[in-house]
Amino acid sequence: MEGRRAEMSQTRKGPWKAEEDEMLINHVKKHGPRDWSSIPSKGLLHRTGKSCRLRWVNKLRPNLKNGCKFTAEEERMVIELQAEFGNKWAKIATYLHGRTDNDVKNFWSSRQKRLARILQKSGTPSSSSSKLLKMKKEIPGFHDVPVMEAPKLSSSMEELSHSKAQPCSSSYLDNTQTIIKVEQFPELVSPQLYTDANIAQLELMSRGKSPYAETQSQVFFPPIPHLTLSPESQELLAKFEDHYFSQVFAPMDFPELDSGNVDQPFLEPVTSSGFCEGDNPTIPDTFFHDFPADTFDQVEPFPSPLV
DNA sequence: AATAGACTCAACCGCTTGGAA
DNA sequence: ATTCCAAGCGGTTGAGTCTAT
Repeated sequence: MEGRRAEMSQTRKGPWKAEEDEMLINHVKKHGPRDWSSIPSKGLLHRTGKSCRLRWVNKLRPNLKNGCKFTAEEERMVIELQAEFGNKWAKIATYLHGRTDNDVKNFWSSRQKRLARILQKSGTPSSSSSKLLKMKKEIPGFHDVPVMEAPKLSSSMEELSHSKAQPCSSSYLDNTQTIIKVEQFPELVSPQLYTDANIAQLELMSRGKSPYAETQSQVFFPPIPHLTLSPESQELLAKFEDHYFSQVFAPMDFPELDSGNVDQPFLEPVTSSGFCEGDNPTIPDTFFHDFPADTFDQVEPFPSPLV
């Protein structure tokens, strides 16, 4: 009790120092990613076990995509998985290589904040909306967006799978798509998926041009501009068009991503190491026994094969 | 160049869960 | 069956960075 009180009193908080990281890595090398509470009790670090675990999970664990933005495909997956599982960030993160629950959570909440801010502008017309102007600059063909009916999307993946959602190409996504689920707009079909371009539409609405005055079931998607895709992208996209919505959880064959295990479902949780079992059979469960400390500083984003 | 607002990310807090005693 | 504790999880916050004006 006294010892614990003493531990608490000298517990450090705030940003981690390189030496602390090193100590933690050494601990994991020796004991594996467990016994977190023994770290402060042994006097190895003046951090709570909780804090040590968090540091390991979010920053020091191998194969993390530190400092690398979510790809369009990752964004799509987060959207889909959030619709399926709700705010189960840890669960969602198991489907994304090298992403932690914290990453997913941060990604999601930043998008929500952004949308909320835009929606908040409703009633406060700003004819020179910088975002809108930016959008017009960035999205070819954004001007004079014609109206088209968006699918009603529900939280059910099954219903989603039958929707005729306009597929977004990779390159289009790369430039513009940040998808946001609108929860603050209950009069809309809910939950609804929004791209940045849709957000721009919301800005238009906030300037008094609400299409919802006429119908509540329409959402306005900007047309996908004409695109020139690489053959690889086209092939991949075609597969998404064919299968993504209808067979999200069904077995799927991606030869270019395949590492031999064709029976893996497309969206399959990755294992705790960040790789699926088939990825690298040379990595044992105790992979952390022999890596150099700087391994974690230079983890390259790997392609996102989910199998 | 200065400033404000937006955005990202690391880390903390409090609650829940699950296993051992 | 109950209690205790470590681990896990989701929500939140605040510092640092970026971007637009």
